[in-house]
Amino acid sequence: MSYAPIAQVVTQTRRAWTPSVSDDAMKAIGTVVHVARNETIFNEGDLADYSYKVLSGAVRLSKVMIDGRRQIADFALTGDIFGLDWSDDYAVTAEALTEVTLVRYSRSSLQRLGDERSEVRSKLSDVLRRDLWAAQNHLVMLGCQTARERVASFVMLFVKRSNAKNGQVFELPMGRQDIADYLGLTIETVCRTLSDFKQEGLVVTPKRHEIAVNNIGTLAAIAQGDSDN
Amino acid sequence: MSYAPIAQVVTQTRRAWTPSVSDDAMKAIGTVVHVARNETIFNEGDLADYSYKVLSGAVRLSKVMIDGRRQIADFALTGDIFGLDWSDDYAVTAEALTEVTLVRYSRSSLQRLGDERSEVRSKLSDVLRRDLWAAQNHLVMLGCQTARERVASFVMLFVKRSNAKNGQVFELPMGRQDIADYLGLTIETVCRTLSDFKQEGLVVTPKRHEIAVNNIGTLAAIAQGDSDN
DNA sequence: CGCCCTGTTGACCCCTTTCAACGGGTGTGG
DNA sequence: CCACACCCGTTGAAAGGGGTCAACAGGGCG
Repeated sequence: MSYAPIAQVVTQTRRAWTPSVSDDAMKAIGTVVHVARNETIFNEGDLADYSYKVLSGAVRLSKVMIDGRRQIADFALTGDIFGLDWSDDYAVTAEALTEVTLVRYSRSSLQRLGDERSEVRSKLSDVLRRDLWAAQNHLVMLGCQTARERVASFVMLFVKRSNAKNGQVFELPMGRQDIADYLGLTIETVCRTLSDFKQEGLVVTPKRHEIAVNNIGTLAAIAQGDSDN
Repeated sequence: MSYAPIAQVVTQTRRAWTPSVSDDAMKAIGTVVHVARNETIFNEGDLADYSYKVLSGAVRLSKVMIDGRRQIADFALTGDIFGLDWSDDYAVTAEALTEVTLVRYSRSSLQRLGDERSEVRSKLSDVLRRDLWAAQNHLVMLGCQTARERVASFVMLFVKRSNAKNGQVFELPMGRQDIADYLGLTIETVCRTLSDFKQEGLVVTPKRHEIAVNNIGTLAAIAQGDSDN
């Protein structure tokens, strides 16, 4: 049931995304791996031996119920660290949305490094706190917001991550089904809502996996439930 | 907009819930405070100066949208630590569900203690990881489950926390509105679903804030979406 | 003792899901 | 390089689960 990640190990040649003191220390214990699109990096319930950092590409973190219903907990993009939420086993499944390049850290050496260096330690606990913060905001989306508000919030999340401006095209690396599973909606509702936004002139979708927002302020207002929109 | 917690400071007299090495160390830097029912301990957005541990009573951790819609992220019960999810500001609001006794730790001394003692450090990061784990399971409830499954899951959460057996009465310290806001449902739906469970002989509610489950296995099956139930 | 808050139940409605069909882009194999 | 199949995205119509609005009951607190 739990597949070994199909990963190609190479020597590390690329610089980490945000250079900092702890990055140099962590670089020494990391191994660069490539994972092909749609391959599994680890499964929920697997022994959590490694944590990862994304150098390029995008990763989907999800949980699946026994009957197949799926909830996507997060998307890890360039620079993001994932797989820190161990407690022996991984709590989520990690799959490559695109072809992806990762740095892999063994749990034991990461812990050892954390014991030695306080800046690594605080960096790792920052990651955990940020993940918890994101999960709590995600809870608000699922528990309180309408479909229209959720889709607007989702697009806004990636506007911020991409630092995109009005009219600027940016990438949404996941498919519609992934968006639906992140938002607790069906793929049809996501499609319809995006079509509504297009018709209202709020967004354009030049190609699959691409989007631009024409009026970020309006979209943000919709996300917050401003009934004028 | 942000109220100072109305708390009565007393000298610490009670032992921490689960005695361990790190507890002794933490005891030295903690102050016991009492908070009355319905009082705010801290507000989302307040400067995060303190973390807390529950000695007795129950605390509600929630986020509120500008228009008043509320999502409860978690309930902190006896022995639970909360307010660790700082990043300058608190990410959630903490309110006393019942009269509550807390140990309060200042953020700075907690960090200092963490730097000195690895067992404190690992305990605090365990708390963060457990909170993240709980939030991810919560996401599945909100994103994937039906009302019936959510209410069953909710009761099961407290069956496990109380370690209750079939037929054994245990406490649900929160009101119906709190359950609804935790589950992303309305109070009416929670009531109706609980009434269904009562009618099916699955649960009994002797008094307000009390419940007993007659068939924990069946309730767990309902929670997981077993369509036979 | 009485008011008020919390919980409960009923009726109706609406938003989202479900089921279905179709088009177009994409990736693959010849 | 091209052809074809398949997957993904999109749109329509109908159904249903949970929300909304309303009324009422009971218990707790002042």
